[in-house]
This record gives sequence, C-alpha cells and structure tokens, in this order.
Amino acid sequence: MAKNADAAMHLEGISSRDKILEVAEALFARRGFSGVGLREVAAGVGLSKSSLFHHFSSKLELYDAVLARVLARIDAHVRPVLEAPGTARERLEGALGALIDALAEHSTTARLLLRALVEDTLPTPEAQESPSIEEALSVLIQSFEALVRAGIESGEFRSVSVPDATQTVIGASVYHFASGDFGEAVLGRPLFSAEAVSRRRRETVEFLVLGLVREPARPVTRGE
Amino acid sequence: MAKNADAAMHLEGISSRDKILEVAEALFARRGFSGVGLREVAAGVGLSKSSLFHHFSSKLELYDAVLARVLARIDAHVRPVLEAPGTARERLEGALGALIDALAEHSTTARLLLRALVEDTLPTPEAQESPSIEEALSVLIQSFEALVRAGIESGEFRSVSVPDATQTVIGASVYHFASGDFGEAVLGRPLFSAEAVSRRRRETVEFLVLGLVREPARPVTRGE
DNA sequence: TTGACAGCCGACCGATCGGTCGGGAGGTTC
DNA sequence: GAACCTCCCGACCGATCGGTCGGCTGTCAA
Repeated sequence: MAKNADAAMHLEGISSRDKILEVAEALFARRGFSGVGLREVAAGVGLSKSSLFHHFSSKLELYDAVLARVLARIDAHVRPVLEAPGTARERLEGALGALIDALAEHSTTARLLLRALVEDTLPTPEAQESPSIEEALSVLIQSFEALVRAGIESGEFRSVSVPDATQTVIGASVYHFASGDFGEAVLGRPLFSAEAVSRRRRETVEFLVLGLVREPARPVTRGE
Repeated sequence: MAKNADAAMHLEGISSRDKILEVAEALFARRGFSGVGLREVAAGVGLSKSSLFHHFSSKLELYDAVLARVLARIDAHVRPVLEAPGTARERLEGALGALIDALAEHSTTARLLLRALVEDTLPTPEAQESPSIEEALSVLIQSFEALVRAGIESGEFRSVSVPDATQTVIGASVYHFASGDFGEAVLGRPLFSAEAVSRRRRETVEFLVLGLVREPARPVTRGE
C-alpha cells in the first residue's frame, strides 16, 4: 500500500495501529499490564493476534506506546499553562485546572498514569520503561516544582517542602480520576459526567490553592 | 499436628500461613494480582506451590486474605482516632496523622490499598471482592465524611463538597506512600525513612487542614 | 497399635501466555 | 509480467499459569 505519510489510510476512520492503541489503552487502564492478554486486544480490534506484531514488536512496546500517548496528552494540556506568565497563584491555578482537564478528558488517562507511577518498574530486565516517558514526566515535575519555589520566594506561598507539595498535588488530582467504581461509590455519581468534572475542578483547585498560599484571600463562602 | 488455636506453631517464629501472607503481600504490592505467580510466592516462603493450597483454596482467596489484613491494620490505626472527641479540626488532624502512620508502617500498605481502589473489580465473575474489605473501607469513609460534615456545620470548615474532600484526602495521603521509585525520585530520598515519614506527616496534615478549615489560624511560618 | 488429620511434596493437568513462521491477498513500481 | 511491500492470517512453539491428586511424614487421641 502506498500512502505517503500524510494520506489518511483507513477503512472506517482510523488506522489499525490507532485502533490497537485505543483498545489496548482501555484494557491496560482497567487491568494493568499483566492482566491483559494480546488475544484480548486483538479481538477487541477485530484483528488476529499475529497481526498485532506487525505494528508493535512486543507487548511491552505496545504498552510503552500507549503510555507515551497518554503522557503526550497530559503534556499538551499542562505544559503551555505551566510556562505561562502571571503570579505564582495564577499559574498554579491554571496548571491545576489544565491537569484536571487532561485527566478528565479520557477516563483511561488517570488510571494509566497512576499505574505507571505506582507499578514497580515493569518486567524489563535492563533499563526500565522507555526513557521517553520517564523523561517527559520529569520535565513536567521540574517545571511544577520551579513554580512552587517561585511562589515561596515571592512570598505568595507558604514555605512548604516542595517535593511533598508536588506529591500531594499529584495524589489529589490523579487518584480521583483513577478511582473507578470506588470513587463513584464515594461520590455517589459518575466520575466523568460534565457536572462532576466541573465540580471536581473547582473543588480541587480551591482546596490545593488554599493549602499552598500564605494569605488566602479566601473566596466568598459559597452556600453549598 | 495438634496445636489448639492458641499454641504457637512455628519452627522459626511465625506459622506457614502467616509467612505466606507476608510474602504474598510484598509481591502483590509490587506487581499486582495478575503479575504474581503462585510458584513465586511458594518459593519466597520456602514451600512447594501445592502446599499453598493447603492454607488457601485459591489465588483469589489468598489475595483477599492479604487485603483484609492490610485493611484491618489501617482500620486499627484510624478508627479509634476518628471516633475520639474534640473539635472537628483536632479530630481531622488526629485522623490524618493516624492514617499516615498506618500507611508508613509497612511499605506495602499504601500500594495494596491503592491497587484495591483503582483496580477494576478482580476477575471474580460474580460478587466482587469479599464484601468484608469493601465494607470495612466504607465504614471508615462514612466516619470520615461525618467528621467533615460536622466541621462544616460547626463553621470550622469551609463548605466544601464532602465527597470531593474525601477523595482529595485519600489521594494525597495514600498515593505518596504508594509511589515507589517515582516518589523517591521526586523526593530525592527514601520514602520510608523516619525523617521522610515525619516530614510527610507534618506537611500533609498542615496542607490538608489548611485546605479545609475556614479560619486557618495558620502556624508560624517555618524557615524552610 | 491404630486411626485420623495436619502439613507438605512431586507429578501432572488443561488452558493460556507472548511470540514465531510461512504464506496469502491486494496494491505499486518497474 | 516480475518484484516488492503492507497488512493480515492460522498454525504452531515452549513456557508458564492456577489448580488437582496421591502419597509421604509426623503428631495427636483413642
């Protein structure tokens, strides 16, 4: 088949490669790397298992590709906002909002990210995951930590431990959208409905900003 | 072998059953349910795989037992404090501290808990995990939510969305101690050293309390 | 001494795992 | 036409999975 790079090659929308990534992402998010079989992925796509190896040379490579896509999505949301101008508090609010938007966009994103963070380095004997993902994440983290440090130096933020604050922010925002059935039970409603997402966004940004800033200038008390 | 219930039966300290639970807990925490093979557990204990089935009738039952133990540990730490008297803020600080102590006690606790929360209901076709764990957790959650509601009604806390605040607290405290290598990279030091734990405890309690209370009465600014 | 039972074991089972291989169908380029 | 390439497939591989079974050993109660 010819198709030079730009020409869209698809029968019903997207290429087989993308369909594989889509299906694999959903499955990996729900059951993790070891919990998913390639036969299951293939069946979900409508291909035979051996065809998967035409697009990805191993299960691990497929997993890395899925993870890289997720990371890229998050990066695309958060990075620009993180590097925008403004006071530390404004930038913090923007970055938090962007992160939550990124996590709320697809129900798989937060789960996959949390798994990647928590999972002990995958069965790769040498050299953990493709450095690309570890690296993209590290750039984001460093950029966020620089923001917090700037806020502390300018006096806008309390003098917290920067790494601890970073961990707190990650945990508070990522966990929620990864919490699946349990989270829905706590919430009493779907996690990803437009209403739930917009409330979560508001609540999280407010909560975390208040935890971090020195002089709150607290919002008018809302009548819940 | 006789040994009536109370008589300790052990060659070198603990019973085989407990040794199995110990080893399985470490492995499940690191690699999840599907990522661990029973042969590996058996080898870690120093038994043959078939001997495991003398103590647990299936892999899933072993996993449930491990999870139940972890939940019981958390419950033992948090519940008493959660039900103690005092102002809402005092009780919140106590409960948060107790939760963090529980998570910091064993490096496996937070990981297992987070997995249990995030993992899609395990391959059990009917009736998810043993209701006991789901139930113990739910009691804790409801007790915590009651505390937050009381704080809001008394005016000590802002009028936040209670479920969202609960999710935030869970995420912020559990994620950190489950974050493994990545968390250590962010922190720049071991997660579970006495020093790191005590700082984490202080930082987290302060951060979350400030996010929740209405009139902070902020602590004296510490010189980082 | 006998019987029962707890605890452990090696051998074995069918199923499934990730991955390989050879080849067929269709399209492009000479 | 031949050569080539992409995409896909079914058949097959060795390894490993959770789980079963029959039998061995030791300690208990009778």
